[in-house]
Amino acid sequence: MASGIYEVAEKAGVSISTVSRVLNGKDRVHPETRRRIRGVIEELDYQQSASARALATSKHETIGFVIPRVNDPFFSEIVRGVEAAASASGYGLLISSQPRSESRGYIQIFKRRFIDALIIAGIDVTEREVMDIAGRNIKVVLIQHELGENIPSFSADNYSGAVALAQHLLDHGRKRFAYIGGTSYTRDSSIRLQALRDTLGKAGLDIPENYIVHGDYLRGSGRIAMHKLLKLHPLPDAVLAANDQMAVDALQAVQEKNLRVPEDIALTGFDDIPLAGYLSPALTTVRQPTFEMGFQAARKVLEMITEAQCSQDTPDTQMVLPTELVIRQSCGCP
Amino acid sequence: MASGIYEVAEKAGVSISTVSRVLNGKDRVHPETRRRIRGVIEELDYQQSASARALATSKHETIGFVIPRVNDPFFSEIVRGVEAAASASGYGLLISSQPRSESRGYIQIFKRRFIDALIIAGIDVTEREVMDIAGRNIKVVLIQHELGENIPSFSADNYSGAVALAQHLLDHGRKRFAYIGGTSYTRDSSIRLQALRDTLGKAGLDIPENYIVHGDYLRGSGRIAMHKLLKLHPLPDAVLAANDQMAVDALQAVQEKNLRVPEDIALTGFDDIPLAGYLSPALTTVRQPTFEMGFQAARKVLEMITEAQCSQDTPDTQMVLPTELVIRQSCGCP
DNA sequence: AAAGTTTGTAAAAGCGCTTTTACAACGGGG
DNA sequence: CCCCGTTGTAAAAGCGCTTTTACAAACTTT
Repeated sequence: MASGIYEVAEKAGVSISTVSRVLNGKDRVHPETRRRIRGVIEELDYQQSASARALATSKHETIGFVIPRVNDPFFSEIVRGVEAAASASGYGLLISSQPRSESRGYIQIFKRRFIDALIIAGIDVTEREVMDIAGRNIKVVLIQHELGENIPSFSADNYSGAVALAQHLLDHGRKRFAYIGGTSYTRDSSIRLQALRDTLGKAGLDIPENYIVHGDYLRGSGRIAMHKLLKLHPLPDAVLAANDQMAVDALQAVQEKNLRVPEDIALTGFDDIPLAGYLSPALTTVRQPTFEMGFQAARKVLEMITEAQCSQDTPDTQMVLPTELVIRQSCGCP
Repeated sequence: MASGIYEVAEKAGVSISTVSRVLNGKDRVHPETRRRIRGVIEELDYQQSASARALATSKHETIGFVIPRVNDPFFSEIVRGVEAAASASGYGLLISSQPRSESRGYIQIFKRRFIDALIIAGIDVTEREVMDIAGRNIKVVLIQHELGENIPSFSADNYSGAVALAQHLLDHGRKRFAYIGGTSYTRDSSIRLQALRDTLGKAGLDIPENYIVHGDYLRGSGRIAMHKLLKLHPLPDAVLAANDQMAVDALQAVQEKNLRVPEDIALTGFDDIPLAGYLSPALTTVRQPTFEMGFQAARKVLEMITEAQCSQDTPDTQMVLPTELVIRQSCGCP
């Protein structure tokens, strides 16, 4: 059933090298012969063996991609971007979705897989780990994480986004801020908190330690975090959550206590996942260019792969894509 | 940097076949030699070449997966299931997310990629196409689509789910039903409509042609569909949407016209995506075992791969997993 | 102690391609 | 009409592994 290059060659009455040449679009083959071979390939429905080809050329036309959760609306949009860019170039996408804690092992596994490049999103890898992979001639690009200058990365401008959010809330006259962070060790969450602090500081305000609580970015954790905040006296009048999912849960927690958003407490998220716009009140948040990050990161690795072949050095990139304040109702706007 | 099996063999003072034997956990190698080789492998941080191995064994330890949209909450949950099962067995996952119209070409591409099996979800492939792939010794399993008995598939029990939904709405005393379908040619949507018709029929009711409109399952299409329904006289008092996303949009459309759900119009979805529970009113819908379908489908292909090696025939499976009516407020329940 | 059995390892033949090298056949300029 | 540059194709050498075969060494068995 599955025919190889030998059958094609035989049926066309040429040697396998000629078949190989037409497969790879090389010249030095008679147009007539080329046509004949094409016909035989069609007829036999011959498909090249990807592994044999990869072994011979050491090109795999596949990029690896590691993320914490495929089914998270934030990450799945990044996946879409990566997928779009990859498949547009005829590249395959090998995905591993592993909780941050286990992702190290999987990055390890990727080292031996069929990939030319690896995109790592939302995982705090170390420079050493990246170098280890890059040393195996696998191009690496990071999403939503930054390392040394020689490692390309694509991130959203978390700091500015959080500043815009905080400022907007200040403009609404809010004074007592609280923050629901992600897992405390994640960089994103810390940056956003720092932005909040800086902005409040400029307005002569402060955010007390006990007004900072931590969830884990996942469904359900925002509710628990908000319950803690609701026990505080005085109650905060503005709560910023480190992502939309936690904000959504926090909203439910507030409403269960018969408090009103935004009248009693303004509440904001981060990411602008689809859900944010459907809530009542609709969630004011910061849009992250998720698709863009994925798309551009994939374009970048693709570029690195092809440029490596011409052995030119790619100028390394550390892109910070703009975020955008998305004003809806949960901040107090009409 | 990247060392091969030859370096390992040389450094350990053995032949490459011995190294190969310890790599593959075969016996016939002295425990002491084994330990020494293990040490050298560690020391050199040697990683097998996946393509060389795949070429030699014609096993790739990778499964391909085709879906219409990775970022769709419904499908991304299936992805998670597939990923979980695959990575638990050390298998990689090669994903292609293509609109249904283009997925054919990508299935074609998969034929030559590094895969042992292919899972196709939410795409109406033909038996011929499946056989074509299977003929290349790639195991195929379908999700949310059924074909002949010899092709394993995992689907949700759409019919029963839709019946339960319709019956529940009848129990609420609703009489004038409308249906917002998916793209008219998709099987799921037709099955659900048929279930609705059958159930109404038993109650002596009917659903007129003009109370059936079609969206495309995607964001935004439910709004347009609902606007059409809202021009009808008399207005329907129960609208079933073929998926949650369209129901969500429909809800907005209704509320924009200052009508109330569920008082004026009961509205239901299908799938039970996370968003459904967060709306107000929260959406009554039918839960589909998405993670389960993905997980079980992946388990099945994995099983097929290993059983093929023992050349036992796998009893073919056409699993229909149960769906579950999820009653919230949009149907009229308190 | 001779013959058979097991055990540890090496050598060699692929796996299905790409790519380099070699070499005919052909055509045009001197 | 001979030489040389093209052009089309074949032959052969890998790519980095696995696996089969062969064989020496060590250990049983009688």
